[in-house]
Amino acid sequence: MCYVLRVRNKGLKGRRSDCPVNFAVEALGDKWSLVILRDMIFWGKKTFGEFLKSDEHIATNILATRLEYLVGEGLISKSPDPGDKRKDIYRVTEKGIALMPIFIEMIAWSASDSTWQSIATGGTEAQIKFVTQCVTNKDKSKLSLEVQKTVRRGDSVFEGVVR
Amino acid sequence: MCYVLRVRNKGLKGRRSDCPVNFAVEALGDKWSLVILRDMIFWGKKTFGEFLKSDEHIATNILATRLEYLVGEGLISKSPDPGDKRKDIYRVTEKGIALMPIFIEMIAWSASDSTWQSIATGGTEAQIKFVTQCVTNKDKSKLSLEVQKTVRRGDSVFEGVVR
DNA sequence: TAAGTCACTTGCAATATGCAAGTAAAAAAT
DNA sequence: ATTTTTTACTTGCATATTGCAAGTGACTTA
Repeated sequence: MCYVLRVRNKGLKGRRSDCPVNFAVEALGDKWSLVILRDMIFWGKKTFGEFLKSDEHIATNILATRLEYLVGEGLISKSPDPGDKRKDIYRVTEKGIALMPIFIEMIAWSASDSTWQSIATGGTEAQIKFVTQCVTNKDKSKLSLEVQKTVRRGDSVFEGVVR
Repeated sequence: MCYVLRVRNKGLKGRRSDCPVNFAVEALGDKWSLVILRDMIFWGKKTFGEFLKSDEHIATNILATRLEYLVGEGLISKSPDPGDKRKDIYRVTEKGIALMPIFIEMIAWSASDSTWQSIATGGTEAQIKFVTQCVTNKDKSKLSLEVQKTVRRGDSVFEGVVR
């Protein structure tokens, strides 16, 4: 970060501005953070190896740095797997769980887009039902609260992890 | 894009997957697109020069490529200024206006975050009121619809552009 | 007609992302 | 007990994106 920026950023803790939109963009505006959190919230993924298996094919070095970043941001936590000393268990924190309304609105926006509709291949019944709820539900806060409860008790929206 | 990816992406139009979360991440997951759209929706900015004046200090070349990208994605439109042949007028399209619920939830998430609270400097009364509504309003769809109506008639949430 | 304004472009440096191959520790198989 | 496999990474290098600073040409204003 250059000198001018450091001076300008006094009190902003390295941020470009104090705008709440910009704050979210700086925290989440990369190509992987939300995809990893999606895997945790919707697919119950918890370990490095499970994250590697997503459709988007993240590289191992990128995954390592992104997980470290998300832990640092307080969006997820990392703890050793008691049953297997090679593994670590990553869990979504309350700060991460609080992203649920954003996920729901992102899903609603994509699902309403004709380009997405043209590439979407249907998915499971549960997936279709959830996406439909994101688009059509009047009270989305209710849907959000349901999912947050699910995640808090250690479950995920679509349960089982794809192997 | 490598060979393997091109083969894997058959039918996905260059996307990494057909997941709606990933679709939104690929479309909006960079450091500038949402900031530019924010300037249009909230501050009524319409020209290249106005976008340059944001707190986040975007570089001219980045702004040029991002505007071109957003036009290509159909999120904004570009048309010549009838009164000044040097200028172009950028306007938010319906696809861009449809992002409003995402903006509201991002604002709500940031405003609820202790780190953001520690860097936030208050802002105008209108700003504080809007952020409060994002956080506390039960029916956020109503707030969203209001803002969308405002943008559609060519106005913006906080009206005047900062000069 | 000269001096600004405006929306860019260009060149180059820094950072982020991506691929492929490796490594050490632990677990599982033999 | 030893080998093989699994797991979570790291390392080296290539490419892509972002960022700064200095132009440039079309147009407007004084």
